[in-house]
Amino acid sequence: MIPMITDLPLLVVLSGPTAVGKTSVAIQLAKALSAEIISADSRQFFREMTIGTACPSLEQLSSVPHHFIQQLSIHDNYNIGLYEKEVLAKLDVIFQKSRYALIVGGSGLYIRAVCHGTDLMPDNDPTIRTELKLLFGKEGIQALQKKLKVLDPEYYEKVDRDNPVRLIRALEVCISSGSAYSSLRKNKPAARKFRIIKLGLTLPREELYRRINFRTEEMMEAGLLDEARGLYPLRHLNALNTVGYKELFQYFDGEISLPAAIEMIKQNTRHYAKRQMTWMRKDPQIKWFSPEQKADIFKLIKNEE
RNA sequence: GGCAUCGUAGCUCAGAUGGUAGAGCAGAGGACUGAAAAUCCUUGUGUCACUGGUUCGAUUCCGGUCGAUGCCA
Repeated sequence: MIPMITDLPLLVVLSGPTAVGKTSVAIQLAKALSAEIISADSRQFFREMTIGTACPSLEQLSSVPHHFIQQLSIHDNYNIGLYEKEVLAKLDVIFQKSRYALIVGGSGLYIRAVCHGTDLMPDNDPTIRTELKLLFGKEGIQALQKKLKVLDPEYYEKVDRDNPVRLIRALEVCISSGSAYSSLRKNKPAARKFRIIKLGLTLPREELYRRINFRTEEMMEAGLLDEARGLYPLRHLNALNTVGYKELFQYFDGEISLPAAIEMIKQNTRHYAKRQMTWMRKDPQIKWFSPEQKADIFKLIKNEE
C-alpha cells in the first residue's frame, strides 16, 4: 500500500540570520517535539572553532541530541555534496525514532542541499583547483574568463564573471567531468522521504544589529582572542576565512588595533546577516516569525499533521 | 587675546584659476549548486558652516560671524 502523504515524517527547517536567536528556539522546539537537531551552520562543523561561531553551550548540546556540530576538523575538506549525503543518512536514522527532525542554521546553501538537493557533480580533484588558483594569481580573472568561454559558453553568459570563486568552480567541474558545468546543472528538486516545513526567524534590522554588537562583545569576554591566537598559525585554511577570526588575525599582523578589529567583526557580521536575509527572502516557502513567537511556531507545526 | 590652518554626503577626505560637486568606507538592494560566516555585483543632491560684498552668476574670490585644531602670548 502506498503511504498517505501524512505518513511521511516531517523535517522542520529553522533558519534566519546570525544572532537572531535560532539556537534557543530550536532547543525548545526540539524538546516539545522530541526531535533531534541537525546543524546547518557551516562553521559550527569545526571543533577548533567554538566561541567565534557561537556554538551552542555544553548544556544546550546535552539537553537535546545534536548532529553536525564540531564533527570536523578545520583541516578536513568538506562541501555541500558530502553534507547532503550525510544528513540524509542521519535523517533516516532519526526518523526511525521520531516523527520529527529539526534542521537549524544560517547556511542557506547547506539547507538548500538537504531540502532541494544538489546535482551530482564529479568529485573534485584538488590539483585542478590549485592549478586554476595559480592561473588566477598569475594572469588574473581574464584568464579564467577566457577558459570558461571555451569550455562552457552557456555558463559564461550567465555567471558573474568578476567572481573568481564561481569561475574556478565551473572550470574545475568542466575539466574533471569533461562536460560543460551548465549541462550538469539540472536544478530539479530531489525526491525526499519526508515532508518539509520551513520556518524563518527574523527581527527588525536595528534590533538584529544590536544583538550582533552585543554578541560580539560577549564572544570577546568569553575568550575569542585566545581562541583566535591559537588558530593564527593555521589562518590559511579555508575554515578560518571566517568572521570573528580573520579580523583578529589582522590585529595579530599589526595591521589594525584591537578595538578596530572588534568593530570590524561587528560590521562584517552585519554584512553577513544581510547576505543571509537576501538569500532567505528569495524562498517563498519560508514562514517568518519573531524569536518570541514560539507558541505560534509550535502551533503551525502541529497543524501540519 | 594674537597669528595660522581648516569647516564639502552618516564618517574620512578630493575638487573646481567663479558656471550649484566626487571618491573610499558606512548604509541600502541584489546574485550565488561541492570555498557559502566564502565570493561577487549595483547604488552617492549634499542649504559645499553662517552672513554680507564683488559678479550676469559664488560652494569656489573678498570681509565679518560662529565652530574646530595648532602655535604664540
